[in-house]
Amino acid sequence: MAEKITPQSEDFSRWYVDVVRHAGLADYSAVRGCMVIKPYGFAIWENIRDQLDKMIKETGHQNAYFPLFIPVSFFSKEAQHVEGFAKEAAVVTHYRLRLNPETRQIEPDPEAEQTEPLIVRPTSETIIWNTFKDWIHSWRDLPLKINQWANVVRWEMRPRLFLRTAEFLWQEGHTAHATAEEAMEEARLMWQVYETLMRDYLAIAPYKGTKTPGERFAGAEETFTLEALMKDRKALQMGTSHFLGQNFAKAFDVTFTNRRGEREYVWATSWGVSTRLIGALIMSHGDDRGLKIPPRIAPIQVVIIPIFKSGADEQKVLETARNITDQLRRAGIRVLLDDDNTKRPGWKFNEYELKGVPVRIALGPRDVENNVVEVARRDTLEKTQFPIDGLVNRISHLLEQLQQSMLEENKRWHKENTIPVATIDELKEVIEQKKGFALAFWSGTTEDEERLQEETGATIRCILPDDSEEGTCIVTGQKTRQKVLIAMAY
RNA sequence: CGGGGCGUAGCGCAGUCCGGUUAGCGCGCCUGCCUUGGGAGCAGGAGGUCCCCGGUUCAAAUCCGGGCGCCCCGACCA
Repeated sequence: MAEKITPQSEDFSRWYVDVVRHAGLADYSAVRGCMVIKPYGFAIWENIRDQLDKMIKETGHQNAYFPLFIPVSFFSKEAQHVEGFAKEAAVVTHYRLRLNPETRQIEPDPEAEQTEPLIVRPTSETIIWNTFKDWIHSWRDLPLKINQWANVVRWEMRPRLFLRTAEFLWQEGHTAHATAEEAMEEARLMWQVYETLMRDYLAIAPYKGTKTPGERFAGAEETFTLEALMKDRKALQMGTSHFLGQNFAKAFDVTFTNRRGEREYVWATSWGVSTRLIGALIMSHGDDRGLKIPPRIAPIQVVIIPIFKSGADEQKVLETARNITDQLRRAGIRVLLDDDNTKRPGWKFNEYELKGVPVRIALGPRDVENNVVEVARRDTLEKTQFPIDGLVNRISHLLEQLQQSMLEENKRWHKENTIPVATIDELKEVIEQKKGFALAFWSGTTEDEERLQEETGATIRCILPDDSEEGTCIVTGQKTRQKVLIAMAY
């Protein structure tokens, strides 16, 4: 009776850590704020990554790789940008160690100090724009659409597995365009790509909106965001796509000659999602038994658990199990036959539920006799019997059905926990009682926003694109068409 | 970066206040038997710089001083 996880209702943070660790996704490491992503967790990331990579390439982008280290001088060129990241930058000041003859300690060699310190990239805009300067000269070089898969470092003061760690994995897209319109279109397109990834693969239906000036990416003129509500009713920013205007082009002097022979600054975008998506996945779908992974990104889609008493039945049951495994595998289903004889079936049932495997097939002597298997789905925990004849088709359909119903469940969750509010008092009630997203009309200033956060702890997660109706702003009392979502956030 | 807590076997902890046999317990691990339709049972076994450095003492996991590390709660962030 080991591996017990804390119920969500008792302590959601502990539930989260218990699930991450017991399901074998990740562990704390010897380095403060850094985690080890374990094989099962990394397999989820690989599935997300492979899918997104395909989508990035289908929309005309190419992968490339830029340095981990960035000279401080590059970094300081865009004022907003430095301000945004300086507080959490890791700095490389030496390029050699030595053994101190007196203390017998290994220490940075004072003789080997960098003439110019390097920072470890918190994001790559600066090194990339410094490079784009050399790549872009003519309108014929545009658009330039580059993506990189990389690790980045942001020295977080309060780390949390997958959600905030000092080092994390992500993809960052960086593009250059001849016109503002085209760059804006690009930023919106990738926003859409992210939404597709989240809905169709992660089975999460986040809100799409834009960030207020105060919440925007450092250096952006517009930030498009995807905001989802976790099961503790706190909001999580799942991904962002930025229209950067000409800020980086001006900072790095990136110009092109247009068709009329005039020099112009290029227009830029950047966009990224990270291993944080795994955190979103865990907290969007998980329950007290552990993870629920949607089939399209599940490392194991189907687990087969044979049940038998040693001896007579063993051969028959295993043979049938292997046969089914082969059939499913040939149909392209990621299937695991767990014939480990040192673990008992009950233990395995719990283990694979904890790991969020969407479908479990159990078969024992009785089933083999009757030519059926027991099929259990992880999302609803329903058990049914399927005949072995035509099993592959039924399982394929079940996986697809499970994928859809997880998405529907998540849509319902968002709908149920989005509460319209007309006054500050109503807003406070929603926040204090942890009801989720408060939906409000808003025409306040950045100062109003800051005061809101001080008073309630909540922030404006995004401005919704819908401006179809007019209402009264909850802080200014003015008429406005702008609606925002307000929530406590990660 | 502020506040709190914790460092004792792979993991979770007791023992520390009030110094004194061979430092315990649960889980896990190893061997064997037995079991297998929802985290089995029995028997035997291995496993410890008690976070580090210094001090007090006949004697330190325990008392004193200093250091290090990590976790949790708040402000900042993907």
